[in-house]
Amino acid sequence: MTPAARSRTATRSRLLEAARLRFQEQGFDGTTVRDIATDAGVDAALIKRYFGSKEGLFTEITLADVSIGRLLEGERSTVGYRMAAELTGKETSPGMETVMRSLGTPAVADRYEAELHERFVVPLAAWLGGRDARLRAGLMVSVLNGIAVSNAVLGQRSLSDAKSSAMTKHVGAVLQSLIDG
Amino acid sequence: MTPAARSRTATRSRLLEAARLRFQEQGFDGTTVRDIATDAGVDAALIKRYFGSKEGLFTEITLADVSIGRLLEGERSTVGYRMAAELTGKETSPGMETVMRSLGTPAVADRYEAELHERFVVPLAAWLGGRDARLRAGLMVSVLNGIAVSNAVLGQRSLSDAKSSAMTKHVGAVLQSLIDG
DNA sequence: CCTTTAAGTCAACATCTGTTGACTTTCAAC
DNA sequence: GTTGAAAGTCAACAGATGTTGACTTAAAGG
Repeated sequence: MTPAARSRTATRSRLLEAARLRFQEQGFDGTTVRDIATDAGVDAALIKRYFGSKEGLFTEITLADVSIGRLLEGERSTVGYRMAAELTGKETSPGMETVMRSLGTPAVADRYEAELHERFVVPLAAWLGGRDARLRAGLMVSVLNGIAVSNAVLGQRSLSDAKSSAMTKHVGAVLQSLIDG
Repeated sequence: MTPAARSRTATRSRLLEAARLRFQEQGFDGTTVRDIATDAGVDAALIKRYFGSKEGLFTEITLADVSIGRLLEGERSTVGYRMAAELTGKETSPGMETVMRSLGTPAVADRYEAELHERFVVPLAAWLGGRDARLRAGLMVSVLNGIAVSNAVLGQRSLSDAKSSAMTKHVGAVLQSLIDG
């Protein structure tokens, strides 16, 4: 039957969830494997066994599963607003906030830079076309990163206590103006 | 006369300069006092003597000397562009990039949040007026933070290799659209 | 019930880090 | 020169951290 008490998959999940919360609040360097293990109710040695290392665990959490493709379908004049709705809805992609808290770790920053460039900036610039396409795509990404910084670090003030609808409206307008050039 | 070889002020300056570079590239946690001292050609113990602690040194470097007031003078319809010109000119405020690399350190993030809110968001929102003034001010700050992230972390790609004039034009347009509401 | 295999624990390691206080060198003033 | 204060060095501490391998516990299969 299913081993309830000592389940490999269940323990792995609890470690992942604990790590998600810790990394998101304290970044990679600020989080210790003992913190995570204690939160999950197990020993820190299991992190090495299940994920290879602390860095392996972090990588598994922040692995980008975002694809730009789906967002670019449909009416071009409303893409900016739909991107804004996607981003400001619910939680603002906890993975991005986690990365923002870990930019001091060169390995994290380098990987994020590469993924962002390859999977976001380049295809977006190609889709944009026109003048300064690469620059406009880079600025759109910068806007999203800036909002992630605000959400992750600057806490609940300024942005978080704003109505979601107003947030979507203004962010959408900014993105759309960069799309239209 | 002036003690040339063993000068307190000269050594202090060299420590500050070395720390600036290290903190900007590796963040607060990623930088050790031994790194800084070696770069400056002195012993790490002097950091404690001259700055009290590693954190004291960091604080002295990233102390915000930006004031929003001067930027808001003059023609309202061109404020966004002037802000963009100020930000994209020369280096993009190394202090901001340094902070972006150190957001994982709660003390740094908290201080930055407080300073940004008090010295930037609040006065800017008051100056803006109109609908969603606080939200629009927060978004303007987010845009600036996002660009700092790109410059600090994402390296030379996307933004850095763009012409300064084009950069100013597009960032200015974004900021101005948030000003106009 | 006994055995085997996986899950989990434990203590210790090797390293790194900020800080500290005692010691040494420099150099200007007398 | 001698002296005395300032500038700088040095070794060591005290704590934290990721990792490792040996040991222990649990549970399924026969």
